[in-house]
Amino acid sequence: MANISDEIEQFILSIWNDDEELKLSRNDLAQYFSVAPSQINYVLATRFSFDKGYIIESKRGGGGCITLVRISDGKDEVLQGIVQELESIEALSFNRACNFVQRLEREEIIDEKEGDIIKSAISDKALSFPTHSANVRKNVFKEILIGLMRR
Amino acid sequence: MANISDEIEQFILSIWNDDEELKLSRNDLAQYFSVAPSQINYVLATRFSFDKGYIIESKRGGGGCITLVRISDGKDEVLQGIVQELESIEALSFNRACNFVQRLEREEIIDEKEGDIIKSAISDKALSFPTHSANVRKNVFKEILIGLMRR
DNA sequence: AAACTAAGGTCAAAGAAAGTCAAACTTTTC
DNA sequence: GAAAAGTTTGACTTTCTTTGACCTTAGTTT
Repeated sequence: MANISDEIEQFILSIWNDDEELKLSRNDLAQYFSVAPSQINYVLATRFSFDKGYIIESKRGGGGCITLVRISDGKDEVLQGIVQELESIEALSFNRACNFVQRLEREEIIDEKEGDIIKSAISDKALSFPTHSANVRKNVFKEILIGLMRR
Repeated sequence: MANISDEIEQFILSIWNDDEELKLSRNDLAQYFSVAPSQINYVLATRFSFDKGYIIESKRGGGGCITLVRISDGKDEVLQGIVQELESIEALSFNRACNFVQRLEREEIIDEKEGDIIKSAISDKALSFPTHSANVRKNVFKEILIGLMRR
């Protein structure tokens, strides 16, 4: 283990108790190990990636920090299975997506309302704007609201 | 929560009962937290914005003060109001969208989980694929699933 | 009415985080 | 020993917060 990235990884794991989350200060960590701050990003990207079972969140500015979240496996086999399936394909039709949603509902991972929200978000109507993504987002969000009105 | 703005926000919420209104003295608040008075404006602008469902009124001069008002419309009005707002703009930033989501949560039109689904659906990560929309959809859906894993 | 005082408002600059990306370096693999 | 893969660094960017100088408005005193 001659490289610092491995050491930083081990350090992070060693200070992480059984909590689901761990909060880190990128700058402090970098200083502690005398490395460039961006090296912390490298460690997180390579050692705490989604594929390895982690989610990384962060906030910039004063009081900002990085939050690592452990994905508890076992409970989420269905979700992870579908994500894996998605990772192996290029594109996803609305219909197939609805099948997944139905499955999630059947497994009681989401309820009907949540399923509706998701279907709104990925409907052709919501996504059929191949322009700039902020425009797309606007439409996605609008469709979600219209969907909510229908209940 | 190492930043003072968050603390001030929490403080305001903690002293605010179920009343519709809350009266504040900008100077007293600033003094209490030992910050510049203008920081109070910053907190109000970022945490108690109209998008989030608040109205800020104020009066200057002797005996002047700031009044915060919680907007409490019915479900249909809130949704329609936001849709109308969306119709009047070209694009929507993720941040502003989150303000709307927060409002929906506060008015109990959606719960936290549903809010998370929506935020996943419209996150930059989910939408930052300016290629074909079926690809975009795949990403949107994947992000929603990842979001669901966090609960 | 004019001057004074006591609020609150605005805006831009400085500060405090974290993010990105590519170049340089090191280690592994074939 | 050359190519590929992995690591380290630094310059530049973005986002969010904090501060301070200056402005406006509304009462109060003279």
